[in-house]
Amino acid sequence: MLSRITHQIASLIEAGIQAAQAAGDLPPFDMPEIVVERSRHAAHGDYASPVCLRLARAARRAPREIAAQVVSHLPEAELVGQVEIAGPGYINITLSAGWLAAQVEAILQAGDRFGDLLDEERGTAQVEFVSANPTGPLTVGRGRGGVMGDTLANLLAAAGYRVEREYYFNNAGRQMQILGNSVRLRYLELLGQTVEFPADHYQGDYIREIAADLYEEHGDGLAEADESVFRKRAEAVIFAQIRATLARLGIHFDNYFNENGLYESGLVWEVLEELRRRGYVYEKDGATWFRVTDLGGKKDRVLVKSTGEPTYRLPDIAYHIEKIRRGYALMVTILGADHLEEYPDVLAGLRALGYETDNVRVVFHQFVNLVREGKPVRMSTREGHFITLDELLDEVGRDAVRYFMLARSPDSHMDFDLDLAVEQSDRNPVYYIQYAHARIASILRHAQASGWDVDAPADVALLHHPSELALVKEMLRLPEVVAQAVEKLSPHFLPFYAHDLAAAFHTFYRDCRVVSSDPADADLTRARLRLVRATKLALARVLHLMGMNAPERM
RNA sequence: GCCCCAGUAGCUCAAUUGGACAGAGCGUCGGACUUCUAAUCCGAGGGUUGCAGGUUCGAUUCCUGCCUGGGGUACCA
Repeated sequence: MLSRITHQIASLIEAGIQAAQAAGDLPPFDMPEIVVERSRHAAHGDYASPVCLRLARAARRAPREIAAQVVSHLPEAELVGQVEIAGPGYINITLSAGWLAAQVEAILQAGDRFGDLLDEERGTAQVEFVSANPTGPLTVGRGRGGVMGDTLANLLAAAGYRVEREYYFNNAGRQMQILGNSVRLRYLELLGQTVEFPADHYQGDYIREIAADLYEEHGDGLAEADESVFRKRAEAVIFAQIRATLARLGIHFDNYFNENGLYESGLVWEVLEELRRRGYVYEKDGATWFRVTDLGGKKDRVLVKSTGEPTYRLPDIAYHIEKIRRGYALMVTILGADHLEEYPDVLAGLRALGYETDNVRVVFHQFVNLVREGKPVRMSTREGHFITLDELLDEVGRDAVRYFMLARSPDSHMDFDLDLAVEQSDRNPVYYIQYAHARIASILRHAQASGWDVDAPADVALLHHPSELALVKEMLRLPEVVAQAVEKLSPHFLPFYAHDLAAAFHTFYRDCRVVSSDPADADLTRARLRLVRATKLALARVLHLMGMNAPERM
C-alpha cells in the first residue's frame, strides 16, 4: 500500500506497453527502463513519464501516437485519477483524490516506520565516519562528516538495512607521539623550566589544560616521566571530549576500531606479502612501493617507509579487507575531500587482491569554510586556532548545526557563516520545520481541550480540499526521498524535503480549519484530525532521520 | 604542470543522474492576526545556468577547449 508511487506507476505503464504490443497496436521492441518522475508543474499532473519519447525510434512511431496506444491499454488502478497525453508525448498522471485521502490511514498505520522501504530485504550496512585520531578537539569539518554519516546511517536503516556505525582510529603513530610530547613540554613549563616548543607540536590551549591537570595531580612528580605517560593521558582526555561532542550532536557509535588491531592480527603484513606475491610491490630508495600504475592509478605510492613504518594506505587496505570479511552487504566510508587522492589506491589494492568492491562505497564531502565578519576563519589543529565543533554547538545548537551541515550536497563547498547562524537564529529554516510540528501538537491539544477524541476513527474520504490532498501527496514523497538519498548516498535531500513538507502543512493550515465548533462539521473535524496526526508523524520521522528534535511546543 | 570538486536570482544553495516554462530560503517591495501558535501565509520583483563550440527530438546535467575559486598532487593522517 505504501510502496513507492513511482514504482507503481512504472509497472502500470509497462503493463500498458505489453498489452499494446500483445494487441498488435505497437510493434515489438525491448522493454526500456520506464522513467517516472514527479511533475514539476501542476498543469502536468502529479507524475509524468517521458518513456514514449524514447520509444519513438524503436517503435518507429511519433511519441504521441505511442502514448495514445499505451494509455488505451493501461490497466485499471486505484491510485490513478486522470491520465493525459501532453506536449511531445508525455504521459501525465494525476492521482485519484479518493486514493490519496485513503493514504492518511495507511500512514497512520505505518506509524513511526512511515517512510521505510519495506519492499526489499537487505543485509547489514556499515557506515564508517568521523574516525578522527585523538589529537585534539573535533573541528567543524569533522562535524560535517559526522552529521552526514549519522544521517546516512539513519537512512540506510529506513531503507531496510541493519546498520552499524563505526569509528576507526589510530592511537599509535607519529602524530600521537608529538601530542604526548606537546603535553610533556607544557608540563615542564609549569614546573618553571624553559623549554623550546617546536613549531610542529600542538599549540592549542587544550594541551596546556591537560598539562595543568597533571601538574595539579602530581606536582613535579612527572618531571622525569617519558612522553608516553603524557600521551596516554592526552588520549584519554581528548577521546572523552570527542565522544562528548559527538553525543551533543546525537551521534553514537556501535564500534570503535583501533588500527592497532590490524597489526596485532598480522593482517597488515599479510596484505603486503600478498600484494608482493602478486607482483604489485617493489623496493626503491629503501622504501616499499605499491605499483598503482599497473592498476590504472596515476602514480606509484609508498606502502612502507624506509623507516619500516607503513604509510596509511597499507593499513587502510587491510582495514577494508577486515570489513569485507565481516560480511557486510554494504560498506560506506565518509571522507573529507583531502582523501580524494588516496581512496582510489585503496580500492585498487582491494581489487588487486581479488576482492569485489561493488559494495564498498565512499562519500566525499567538500570542506567547511567558517566565515566570521565576512572573512574566512583559517583552521588548523596543529596551530591551535580554530573554531571547535563544540564552540559551534554552543553558538548555534544541535538542531541548527545538523540542519545546515545536511542542507548542502556533499560535493558543495560549504560556507558556514557564524554571525549569520547566530544572528538569524529565529528565522532559521530549522524553526520553520519544527514549528509545523509544534503547531500540529498545539492543534491536538486544543482539540482535546475542546472535548474531541483525537484517536477516534473517521471517514478520511471527506478530505478533498486541494490543500488537504497536496499535503497527502507531499507526505507520500517520503519513501521516494529516502530511496533517492540512499541510492545517491546524499543526505541533503532530507532537509529540502522537510521544508517542502512543512510548507504543505502551513498552507493547509491557512486554508482549512481543523477543529470546528459547528456541529455540522463534526465528521470533517474528525477526518482532519486524522490528517494532521499523520502529518505530525511524517514531520517527526523526517526530523528524526536528520537527527533533529520534533518539539511539541515552541 | 597534472588530478578532483565547484561556478545557477543581490547572497546561501536546489534541480528527481538527459525531460516540458530552471526552483527554494535569506534579503528587497506590497498585503493578511476578534478564529486551532503570525517562528505563519499571500503577492511582486529578480536568470543569456562562467565563456565558446559539440552530441540529439530535448542539455544546468554528457563531450571538447578556455576562464575563475577551492582542494589535492608527501617516505603526514
